Amino acid sequence: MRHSQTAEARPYHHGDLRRALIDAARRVLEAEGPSALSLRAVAREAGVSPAAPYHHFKDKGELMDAVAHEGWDLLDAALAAAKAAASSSQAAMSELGVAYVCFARQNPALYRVMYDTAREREDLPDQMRGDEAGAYCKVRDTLVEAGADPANMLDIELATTAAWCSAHGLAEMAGFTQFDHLKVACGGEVAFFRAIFQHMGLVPKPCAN
Amino acid sequence: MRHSQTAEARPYHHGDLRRALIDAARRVLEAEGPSALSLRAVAREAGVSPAAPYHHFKDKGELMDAVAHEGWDLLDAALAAAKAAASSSQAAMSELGVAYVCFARQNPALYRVMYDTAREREDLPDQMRGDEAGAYCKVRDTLVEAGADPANMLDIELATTAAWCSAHGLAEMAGFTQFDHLKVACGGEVAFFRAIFQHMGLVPKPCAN
DNA sequence: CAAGATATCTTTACGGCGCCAAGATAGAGT
DNA sequence: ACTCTATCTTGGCGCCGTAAAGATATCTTG
Repeated sequence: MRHSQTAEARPYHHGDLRRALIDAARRVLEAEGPSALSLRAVAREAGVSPAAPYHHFKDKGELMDAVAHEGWDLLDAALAAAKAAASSSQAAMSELGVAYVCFARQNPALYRVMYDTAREREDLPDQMRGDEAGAYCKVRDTLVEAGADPANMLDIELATTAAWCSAHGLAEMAGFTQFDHLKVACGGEVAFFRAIFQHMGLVPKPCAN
Repeated sequence: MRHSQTAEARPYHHGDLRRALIDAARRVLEAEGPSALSLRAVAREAGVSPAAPYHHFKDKGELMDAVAHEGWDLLDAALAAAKAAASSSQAAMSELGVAYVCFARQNPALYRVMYDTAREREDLPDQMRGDEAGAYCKVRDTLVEAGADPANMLDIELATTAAWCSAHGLAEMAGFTQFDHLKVACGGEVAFFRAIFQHMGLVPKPCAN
């Protein structure tokens, strides 16, 4: 009898243990944080022996890569939704920034894994920098649509990088309680994000609030 | 016979093992990177048993705190030097940013430990946010000297936070090989940093280059 | 200076970790 | 039906952080 699993690419005994392990990792990550994300804990959560994951991932790092990969996909989707919802090309940059930081705040552990794995290989994953899709290109294209000179490629790349760095920096700092009083003064966390982005030169100062 | 050590606050057997452990940790950190920075490795490097550190630090985290504390001191000194060397108040902001990112690039493992411990306690250390000294206040004061309205405290704090986030974001991204071609196009890494900072709205666009 | 108090360091041990090798098992291919 | 091979388990290695108990050297008190 066939296993009654997801139909496609079903392995032998478990029925796509690879998929189950990634899901288990996400569960552990959300429940216990990045420091508790051990290979053994993931195996435990998935209900298999500690050595079982090695038949689907070369080592712990490769499992993390897989988790991070899904994280980048989710971030990309969040940015796409934000861009689609923006009322104008000018507002789109601002919305992208807010969506980016909100994603990081709502998935802090996942966001951490994403950048930890990126740092280990000293680069953002290919999925981010592809010449066609990917979040990096989304930001770049949005900048052009907002009025950047498409002839000056260097300038556009620098502006895109500057925007990404700014958003990442804010995302990492946003959790620090030191800035709580600023969030209150701005009238909420998202308003705080907008205020910070307006102080960064990336946004053409569109809507107040 | 007294031990022939640093004279002040000399403990019993080793002669300031606490100090020796912090130094050993910095050595391990530089030689092997953050992932190799185990308490046992530090004890080994210092030439003591694995349990010896527990008489000077509550746990591994407290050792890391001490290492990070020294890191923040070093960063503060680097920023102070950059500010002192700046030719004008306007240029000072730019120089602070460059000095910040250069520090992170030259001490990547230490910089990592600094923010890892900060994230664990969900705040930057007190030494950064003191109302008198500390790097945060240095940036804030430099902003005022560069022309920010000292009456609008909220705005100044937001601008300071924005500047800090931008610099931190760039510091974390600067190591990614994805941006190598931009460094080349800008004529060097520091020039790349300056170009990015000019795209961030923090610098009053003073000197080109 | 003698002797007890105290701080420092070592030894030993526990459970958890990443990972590897050898064995068991169950689906796939013939 | 039989073999092959991918999958999973068991057991074990050397690390890790940390706690408890014993050894040792310094400080303190008389």
